[in-house]
Amino acid sequence: MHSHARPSRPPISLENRVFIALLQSADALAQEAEQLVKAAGLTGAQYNVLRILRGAEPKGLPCRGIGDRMISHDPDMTRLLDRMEKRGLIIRARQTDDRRVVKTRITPQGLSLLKTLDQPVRDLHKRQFLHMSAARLKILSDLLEEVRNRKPA
Amino acid sequence: MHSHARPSRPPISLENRVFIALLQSADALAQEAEQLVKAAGLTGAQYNVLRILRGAEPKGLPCRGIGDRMISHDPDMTRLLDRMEKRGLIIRARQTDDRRVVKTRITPQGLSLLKTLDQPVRDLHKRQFLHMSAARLKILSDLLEEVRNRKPA
DNA sequence: TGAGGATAGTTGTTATAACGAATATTGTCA
DNA sequence: TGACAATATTCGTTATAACAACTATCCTCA
Repeated sequence: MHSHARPSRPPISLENRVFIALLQSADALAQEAEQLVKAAGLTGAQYNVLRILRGAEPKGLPCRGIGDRMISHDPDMTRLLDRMEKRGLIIRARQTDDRRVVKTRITPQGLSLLKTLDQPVRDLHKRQFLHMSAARLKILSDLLEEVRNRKPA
Repeated sequence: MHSHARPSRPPISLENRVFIALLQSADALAQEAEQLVKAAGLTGAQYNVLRILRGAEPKGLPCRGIGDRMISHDPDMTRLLDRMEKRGLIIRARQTDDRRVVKTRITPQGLSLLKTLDQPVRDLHKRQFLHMSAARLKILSDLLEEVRNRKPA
C-alpha cells in the first residue's frame, strides 16, 4: 500500500447529489436574501419573524407558534424576540386567560420596516429565478413539495 | 380605518413560493443529517470539511480552497480547523514555497471517523428520497443545477 | 382537592458564527 | 530596489446559536 494512496470514497449516489445540490442552492439564495435584509439591520430569522407576525395580524401568535412557522426552526425564540422587542419591532403581552402564553404582535414600526423591504425582496426573487421559465419553476415547486411531504420512515 | 385591520401584504409570487420551499426543504434535510453526524461528535460544517479533505487527498487543500468547496461558506475557517486539529482529525502545515499558504490534510483518525459515517449517511439520503422515483429525482437534480448556474444579474 | 404531568416560556452556560482589523508573505511595476 | 497592491491566514470582539435545566401555569383525574 502506498502512503499517498487516495482513500477509498463511497460512490456518490443520485440521492446524495440531490441532497448537496439542494443545500447549495438554498444556501446561495438565502445568502443573497440575508444580505438584502441586513441593509435594514435585520437578520434572516428576524425578517422571517416579522413576516410571520404580519401574516398573523391582528391576533398575534404565541412564541411557539412563531417557531413552528419559521423556515429554520430557532430553538431560542425568547431571546430572538427579546432583541426585536428592544428595537420596537414587536410587542409582547402575557395572556390573561392562560397566563402561560405570551402573545407577540408586530408593531407599526415593524410593519413599516417590513414594507420598505417588500419590493426589494420581490425583485430579488424575480432576479434569482429570472432565467427559469414559469413552467419549470412550477415543476420545481411541485418537486420540492414532494420532498417536504415525505412520510417519516 | 379599523385598528384591527389586516396589514396589506404583498402578493406571494411563484418565485417567492419556490424560494421558501427550497429553503424549507433544505433545512429539513440538513437538520436530519446534522443529527446523524452529531452522534459522531461532528457539526455539519466539520463533517463537510472532512469529506472535502478526503477528496483532496493526498495533496491536501489550502484554507481558502476548503472554504470555496463547502456547502455553506464559513467565514471563520481558521477556528473551525483549529478545533478539528485539536481533536486530531486534520493536520496543518505551512508551505515552504509560499509561506502564506497553510495546507490542511485529513489524518488517519479523521478518515476512519468519516468511514464510520459513510453508510449511515448514504442510508439517510436513501430514506429522505425514498418516496421519489429516480426519474423525478433526476429532474429535480437538473432543475437545481439550473438554479445554481444562473448568471448573476 | 391536590398530586402528577403537560405545556409555555425563560434563563444560564458554553460553543460557535459573524464581522472587522491585523499580520505575514508574495507579486508588480515605476 | 522599494513602495504598493494582492493574497492567505489569523486574531479580537461581539452577537447569536445550541443545549440543558428551571419556573410558572394549567389540566386531569383519582
